[in-house]
Amino acid sequence: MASMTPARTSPPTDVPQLGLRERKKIKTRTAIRDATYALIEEQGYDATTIEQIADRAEVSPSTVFRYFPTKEDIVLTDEEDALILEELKARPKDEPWTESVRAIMQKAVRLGHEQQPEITRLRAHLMAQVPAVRARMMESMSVASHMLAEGIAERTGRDVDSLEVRVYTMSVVAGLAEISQYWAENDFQDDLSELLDRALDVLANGLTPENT
Amino acid sequence: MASMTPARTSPPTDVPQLGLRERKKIKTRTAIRDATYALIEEQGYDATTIEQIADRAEVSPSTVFRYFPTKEDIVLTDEEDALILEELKARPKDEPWTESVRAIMQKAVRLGHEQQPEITRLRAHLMAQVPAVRARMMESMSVASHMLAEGIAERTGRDVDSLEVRVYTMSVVAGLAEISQYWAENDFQDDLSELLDRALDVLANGLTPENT
DNA sequence: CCCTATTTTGACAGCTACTCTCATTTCATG
DNA sequence: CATGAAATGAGAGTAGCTGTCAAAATAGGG
Repeated sequence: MASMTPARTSPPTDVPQLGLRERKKIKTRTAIRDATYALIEEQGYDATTIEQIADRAEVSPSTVFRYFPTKEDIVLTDEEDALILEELKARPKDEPWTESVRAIMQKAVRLGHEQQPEITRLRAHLMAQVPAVRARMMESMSVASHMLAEGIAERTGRDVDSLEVRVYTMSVVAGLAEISQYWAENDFQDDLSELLDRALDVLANGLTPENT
Repeated sequence: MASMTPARTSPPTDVPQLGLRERKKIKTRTAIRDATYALIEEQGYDATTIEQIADRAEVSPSTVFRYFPTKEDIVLTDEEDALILEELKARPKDEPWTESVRAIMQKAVRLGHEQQPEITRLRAHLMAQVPAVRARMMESMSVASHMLAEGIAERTGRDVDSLEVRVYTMSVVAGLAEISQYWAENDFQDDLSELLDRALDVLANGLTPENT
């Protein structure tokens, strides 16, 4: 039964000594996501209703909403966000934190590209095309921004809630969001990690004559 | 009849030789907005339904949607955006464009503060409190970002669609959005134009040891 | 002033995301 | 296996939003 599961959403989540209940929950969660991705690729985002998703995932619509607060959230997992902060904290303290950010983001990009390239592209595509998804992504970016602010505040000895830190982190995160959109608009032809480097250069140095 | 109009939303819109039709449209538009602001102050955003708005504005719900595509749009007029680009283009060409941006944004802040301080605050408040409004605001910011990009591209001789310009403008716009949120979260105690200056400094110079 | 063409409006039906409640089923544990 | 807890499904309800169509208001000309 498990062997016929098509196209896993997530890399083989560690399945150690979890109770049957937990394992089922994970299964349901990925079933809903997989159904959603498949339907969206077939029909597009707007044409895909929660009812269809529920049908294909073989659960009730109620259950879909129990697992994901909104339709947009189904395609925007965000389980990485928390990890990113951890990685930031795990970086050597003497490293310039701009470089820490660069390393972490590069790693995130690499992982996305290696482990689930189609989904990474689909997400970028949805983000560029569907306003609601883009909006939801921005929201989660805002959350990410606050976590990034923690890390930066810690490194720079500032208050997390200072205007300066908040403005700076928000601008960084928003700038990075723009990469994804750019990437999708240009049909994924560019190398995402190169775009990331260029974006980070702009964020660090502004629009200098040097960068193209 | 015009003299009993309560609390105009917008500064006395020029009422020259517009036909009766046009004048009524403007009236309806402001009636809807005024009703919305009033109801939101009484009950909060979520508790305010389109039906209530329609009732108070003495129009049908259909009409409300004919004037504003979404509920969020009723509180986010955005008529200023187009003006901003014009002002940018009207600036002396030899002025450093970062200063142009600063001057324009300062002017926008000043106008908002002088002409409709309550509404400016209400908007900032809603932006901070209501995710849907914040999201919609971000969307319109994204549009603003593209217009800003035009201006900057023109000044710097770059392509409007270059990654660098897009990342930069988006980060600026998002950074500026953050000051509104900061302002609202701190109960509007700060001077908005001072916050703006600080934010623009951060955006220009990054998190240097100089700025507090 | 009236007649006609056009625009604006209201009433209504319909769809879908999302919430809440409650009974039923499924798993955990002793 | 029995008991308690958690997950699910079914159903009703709300609200934002879309689309259609007929009625009302306005513009413009005779």
